[in-house]
Amino acid sequence: MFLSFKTYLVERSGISDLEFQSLHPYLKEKEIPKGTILLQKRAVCTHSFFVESGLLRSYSIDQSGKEHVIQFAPEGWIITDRSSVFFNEPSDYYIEAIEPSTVIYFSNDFIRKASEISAAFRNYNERLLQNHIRQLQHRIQFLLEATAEERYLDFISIYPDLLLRVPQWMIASYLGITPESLSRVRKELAKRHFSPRN
Amino acid sequence: MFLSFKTYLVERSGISDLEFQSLHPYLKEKEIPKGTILLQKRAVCTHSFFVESGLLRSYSIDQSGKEHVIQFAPEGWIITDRSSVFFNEPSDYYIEAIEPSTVIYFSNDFIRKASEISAAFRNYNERLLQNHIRQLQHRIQFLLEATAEERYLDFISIYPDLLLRVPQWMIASYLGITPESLSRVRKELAKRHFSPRN
DNA sequence: AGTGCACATTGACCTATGATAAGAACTCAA
DNA sequence: TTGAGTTCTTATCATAGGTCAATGTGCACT
Repeated sequence: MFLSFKTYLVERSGISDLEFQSLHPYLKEKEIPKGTILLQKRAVCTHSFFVESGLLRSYSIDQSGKEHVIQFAPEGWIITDRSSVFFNEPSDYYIEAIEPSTVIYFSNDFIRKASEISAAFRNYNERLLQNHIRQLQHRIQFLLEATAEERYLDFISIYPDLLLRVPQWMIASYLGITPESLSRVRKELAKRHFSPRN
Repeated sequence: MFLSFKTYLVERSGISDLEFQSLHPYLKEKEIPKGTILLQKRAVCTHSFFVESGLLRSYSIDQSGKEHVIQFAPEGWIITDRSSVFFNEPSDYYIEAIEPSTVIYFSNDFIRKASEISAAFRNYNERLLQNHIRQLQHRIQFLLEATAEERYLDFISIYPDLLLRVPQWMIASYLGITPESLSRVRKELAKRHFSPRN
């Protein structure tokens, strides 16, 4: 039960098997079909999701109704709205399965409990936060500095696997451009024989 | 000595006077003239800076030589490159005083030691990280969703005080637009009697 | 007072990207 | 197999914002 998550956590955080056992009650595994919404805007996000298999994304919808992808989460990733979880505020985001997926839900209590019983977990959790900050910072820098094309190339180099699994309009949305623009960028790249694939 | 920082920390984190005393060795106060560079790109950032008075900013310089302001830090704020500090990597950023300032330097050791001796500090530190994430997320959302004008209005509502102290080209840089564009936005706003000031 | 410098504004022009619309390719369910 | 819904591409046109250059304005230093 929860094998992949256990492997993940034990390897990364260094908590012990025993400690993990005692956290079992805070875990819940679920199969979810493509299209399932795990978090709704305006709801307080009470769980984080470890993706055992499949692929999730988080996104916002702005006033004019446009979606903006915040994050993709393939197998072995965790996805959530940290701010909503931590500060107990209504979320601005949606979390949705874009492939049929198996997901492990873990609650605030899981994190609280794990932090309580394991210094290793606390360290790991801080590393996660720091990493998240680094990644957000990177994204801001690219949004400020880079053209659509550069952002796309950056995306490819960071998430080569996702290229093949995610519809292009979602990638465009993640990059902050329209699908049409992305299409143009790709055409241009192909013309210059920079084509990364297909 | 370090009075304002002490007040700040004790109030916010809830560490005790005594605990603060024991952290003294890790603190250093400095007067720095306008224009001083506290962190250079490619250097590992070994300290964080609490601004006692004055105003600092962090920024990057891209390949084409353009500056991009990451953050402003007026009195009572902390500025640093967390990723560089935490992961011990060379920084991508500069930190500079844009007014003559008084700054309290605190090292990694300060944080390590404080975390060691005080659970309150650990909690506070986590809250800081979570807050940082929330703020970065907000900025990403605005970069993805909003026009130059909307971003400017957002900036005003969040940092009304900075409007008066920071040269406009730096605000433009923070918003991800050129000074000329910002000037046009302001003109447009004034025409519509939306002028927030001057 | 005068010189110089940083900053802000303005105007003319340019370019990347958005909007719209139409069609092609694909997927999937009946 | 058909047909309806996606997704992707392509073309045309529109626009926000960038670039460049000139001018203004205030302030600091001599």
